[in-house]
Amino acid sequence: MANTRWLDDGEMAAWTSFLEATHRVFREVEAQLRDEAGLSHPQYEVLIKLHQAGPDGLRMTELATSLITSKSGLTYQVGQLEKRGLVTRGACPTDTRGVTARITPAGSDALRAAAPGHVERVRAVLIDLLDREQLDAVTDAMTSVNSRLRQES
Amino acid sequence: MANTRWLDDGEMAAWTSFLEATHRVFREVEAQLRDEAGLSHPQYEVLIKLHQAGPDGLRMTELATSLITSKSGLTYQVGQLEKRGLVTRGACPTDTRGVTARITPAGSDALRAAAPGHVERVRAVLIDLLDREQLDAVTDAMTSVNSRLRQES
DNA sequence: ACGGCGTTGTTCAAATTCGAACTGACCTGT
DNA sequence: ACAGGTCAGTTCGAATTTGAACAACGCCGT
Repeated sequence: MANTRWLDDGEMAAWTSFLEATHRVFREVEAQLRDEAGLSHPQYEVLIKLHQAGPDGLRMTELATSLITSKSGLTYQVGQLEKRGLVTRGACPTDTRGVTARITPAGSDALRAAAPGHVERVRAVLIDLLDREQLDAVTDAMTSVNSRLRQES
Repeated sequence: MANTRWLDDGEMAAWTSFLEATHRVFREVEAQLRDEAGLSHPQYEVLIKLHQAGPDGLRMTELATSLITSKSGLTYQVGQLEKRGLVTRGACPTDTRGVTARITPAGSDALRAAAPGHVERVRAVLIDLLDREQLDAVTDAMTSVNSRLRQES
């Protein structure tokens, strides 16, 4: 009912360039991880988060929230990683319902093995294509977006 | 073999904020399209491209290239849209192998119906969260990335 | 005209994704 | 103690995605 505020040229340029860039960047990064490390990007992200979390691990919901993914998707991916011995699931000490995921030594090894190629590709498709000023501007804008969107959910 | 050039704090901040923002933004946009327009984001993108292409339509490969998606994925999505009468497939006049996809009047209607809600959400999760300066900076950075990555493929 | 080679689009199986429904367990107020 | 509501995680079916394999066609030089 309310008149739509259409995007002007500058806004449209921002949206379309953002769309194209994200598609290209993710396509490249995912291809690298699959081909060279045998991990999907979601799996890599899970391992990174659990690595950062340390020996106490993380609750499934905490993981899902910080990865901005669905609960069911996380269950599946953690299941895959558990099959391969890169992650373990354990009961949560403070909540019977809870499940705590932890990275295993094998998981840490997999991460160490995957990281150099991953970082290299991330540089090749994003970081090294921008100068420091552009990089800071991206961080500034994306941080603004994230802080607003975090509140809404 | 070569020493990995790890990301410094600023570079890491750029990458992680970019990652988080893209996940959040796409999650929101896809949810809006599915819930309010019954379209997936890939489908919406197909319709937009075909709408922009006009009555001559586009070859499948051109579509796949401009949408940065796989050929097989595009075949599937165009098939879905064709089932629903939003798109037609026709022989390409200059190449027997070719298939030209065109948007139908019903497809244009679907697009018109979906657009306002989509634009509104795009504003809510990205455009309106940034001031003009940030917007221009994003466009600048993403355009740099795209022009580089376009050449590589 | 005719191979050889790249291109076009589809098909296939396998893996992944999602939301909705579900089971159990927590928690608040009474 | 207990009922109602919320939350944690999994399961389910349906839809989607991917690369590899494939068939058919165009293009080029000889």
